Amino acid sequence: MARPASVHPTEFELEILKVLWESSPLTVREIRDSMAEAGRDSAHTTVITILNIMVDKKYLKKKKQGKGYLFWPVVSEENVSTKMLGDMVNRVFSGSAKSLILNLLDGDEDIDEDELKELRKRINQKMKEQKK
Amino acid sequence: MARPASVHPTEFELEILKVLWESSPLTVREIRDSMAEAGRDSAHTTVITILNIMVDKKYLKKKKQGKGYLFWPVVSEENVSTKMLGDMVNRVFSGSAKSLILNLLDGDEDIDEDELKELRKRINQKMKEQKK
DNA sequence: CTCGATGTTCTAATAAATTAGAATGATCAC
DNA sequence: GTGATCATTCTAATTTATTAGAACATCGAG
Repeated sequence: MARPASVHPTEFELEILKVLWESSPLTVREIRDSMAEAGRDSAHTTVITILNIMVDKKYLKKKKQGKGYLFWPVVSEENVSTKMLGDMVNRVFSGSAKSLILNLLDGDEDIDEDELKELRKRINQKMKEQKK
Repeated sequence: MARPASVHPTEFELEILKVLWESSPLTVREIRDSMAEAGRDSAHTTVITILNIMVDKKYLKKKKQGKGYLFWPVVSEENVSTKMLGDMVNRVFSGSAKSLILNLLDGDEDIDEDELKELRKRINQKMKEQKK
């Protein structure tokens, strides 16, 4: 018994998912080129290896088309993000969503005023929802 | 060139840090027992191995005391949390803190009303700060 | 001083994650 | 149909992360 497989997409897998959430289905070459543009320049076969692992893990599906295959995601960005975030809340912030949010707000990076307004609005809304 | 070392504490390392942020300095045995209580029951030597790796990585320092050593953290919880969270904002939410926060607020888990008030207050405060 | 208890260091095995070349297979042009 | 081209599969090497036993060190009790 050594290390268990990650319950979340790995680094490489996440980058591939982001490409495919943006646009899909895509060929291996298209995925590879898109990642290269984003700064991760891997060998064609490396990308294929990871893609097939991802099919095994049920993150993707593939279908033969012409010479090669087309790949597309069968997990949603919403779903993966929420799971990864929930995990971080638990592991890093001891389950407190509030602490996590405060940590972000206390950072020195500015957040757009419109965005802050939107957040405030959403908070008010949630307070109403729970007021019963 | 295979896989680069994680820039953040690993799973095991984070659990050790949480114990030591709670109370330190501690002996290996104390750390081991505390983790066992929290559900991670590892061999004594396993814990030592990770502790020494963490000293190498400058997460901890150690000092001889009696037969064994005492360990304590030299990185703050605040600092590690902020870095890990910042990384998640970038990797998972494409740099948008707002998206991340909305994801949390849209989840179906309730957030305490007092906590929501506190968040709203902090948002208002931040808006003032940036209003110049 | 020697034994037992307790502690660490050394060593190394295992599994996941990452990487990619060699071998192989399919398709299109002519 | 045959060669060139483009694709995938097979294989395997490397590194991190995790795990822990065997060997060795130290200290207190008697």
